[in-house]
Amino acid sequence: MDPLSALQKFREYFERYVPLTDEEWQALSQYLTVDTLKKKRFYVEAGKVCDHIGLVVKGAVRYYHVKDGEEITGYFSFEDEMLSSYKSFLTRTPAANYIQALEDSVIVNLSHKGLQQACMNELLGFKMERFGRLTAELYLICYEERITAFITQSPEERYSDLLQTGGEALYRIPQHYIANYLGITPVSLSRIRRRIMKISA
Amino acid sequence: MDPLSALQKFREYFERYVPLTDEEWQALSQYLTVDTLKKKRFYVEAGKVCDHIGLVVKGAVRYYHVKDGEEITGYFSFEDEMLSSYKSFLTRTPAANYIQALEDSVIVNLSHKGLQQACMNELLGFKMERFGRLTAELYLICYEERITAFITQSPEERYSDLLQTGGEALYRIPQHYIANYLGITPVSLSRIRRRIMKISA
DNA sequence: TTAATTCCTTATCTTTTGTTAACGTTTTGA
DNA sequence: TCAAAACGTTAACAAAAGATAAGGAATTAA
Repeated sequence: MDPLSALQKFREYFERYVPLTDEEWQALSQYLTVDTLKKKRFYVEAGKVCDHIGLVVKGAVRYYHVKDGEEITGYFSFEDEMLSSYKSFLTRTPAANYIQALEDSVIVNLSHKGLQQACMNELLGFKMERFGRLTAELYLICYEERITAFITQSPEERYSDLLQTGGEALYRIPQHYIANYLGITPVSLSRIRRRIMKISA
Repeated sequence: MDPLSALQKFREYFERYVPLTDEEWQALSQYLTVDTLKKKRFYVEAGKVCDHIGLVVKGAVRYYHVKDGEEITGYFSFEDEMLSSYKSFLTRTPAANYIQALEDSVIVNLSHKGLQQACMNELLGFKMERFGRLTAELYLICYEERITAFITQSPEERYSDLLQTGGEALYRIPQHYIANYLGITPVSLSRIRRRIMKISA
């Protein structure tokens, strides 16, 4: 993917929330970089400050924690989704998690410094604030729903729902990552899958 | 609590994130109302659109879902914390949960319409956007940590952590609400408590 | 291409959790 | 003030989940 169409994808994403004039886009794009992330390479590593926020233009990444030497996958970002270790990025503290490319990926990045400058830019400031708010709100709603699922639903119900809403991306992801995402072990997910098979068969 | 000092508390909260001139505060306060919420009364009810966002100036509320006729408590807001059924407020769709006063409470409210007007106000717009962004980011971080806890920790670990970070507010809340919050049953929490007692005894 | 690794499933056993019910205590509300 | 309701704990049993290990299929990497 060439850098220009990657940037164009970022513009389209941004304008879904906040429309821009060509002049504003010109100003904003100055702060953006287009980077490639080879499979298995890290976007962020635990212990380091996440210095950028990005848009996945191509590919996919997974978020994971390491506990007792085990990797525990917490989230994914696919094409056309933002990615960052938000807490680290927002608070400038070391990240608690890794973000690793699941496939060769292309990411349009905005550094923390670039964001600050864009926010202070006379032309862009207001729109950047607005985009930031809308982005945070979007993820707030996602997280709220996920917490609700943990509290009100059984693992089996959570998996059934995921099957319905998850789309084709589910089939590109190893089961044990999905198990982690649901808060259960891979063995347990395998049993749930068998139970569901039997019912629907 | 008199309305004036309630408003003053809102201003203090707001200014922790975005400082205001007296003139700006004057403009903002026009959009605020000070309401009392008697114990057991509802701030929001499931099925209705949550039309406001508020600051708990005195008292406490709990968030809960109803599933299979059972109440499942998902969250709390105490003094000096914001409250709203965010998804409902932000998307103007019916809320999935109830928010009920645990004690007689005083809440400073900003209606959806009021917020819109404040955002379009020449003087305030930028600062309202910024406050909105910072508020959403704050909760984003909270939610992120809570999800991480569900994925990486056992119920017992989650409860132990809660005991350390929760503060005195924990002792004002019925155990079975806390059990729901942790994603387990009250019976299970009681057993965890006994295990912890024995270890620390 | 082949060897090594990863992945998913299955089985067994243990631990934890859920469910239901009972009991005494505390709180609530009429 | 007094009856009813709500609360926390415990017990007994059932159901589900975790841990560990083994086996075969698929994927990966040299």
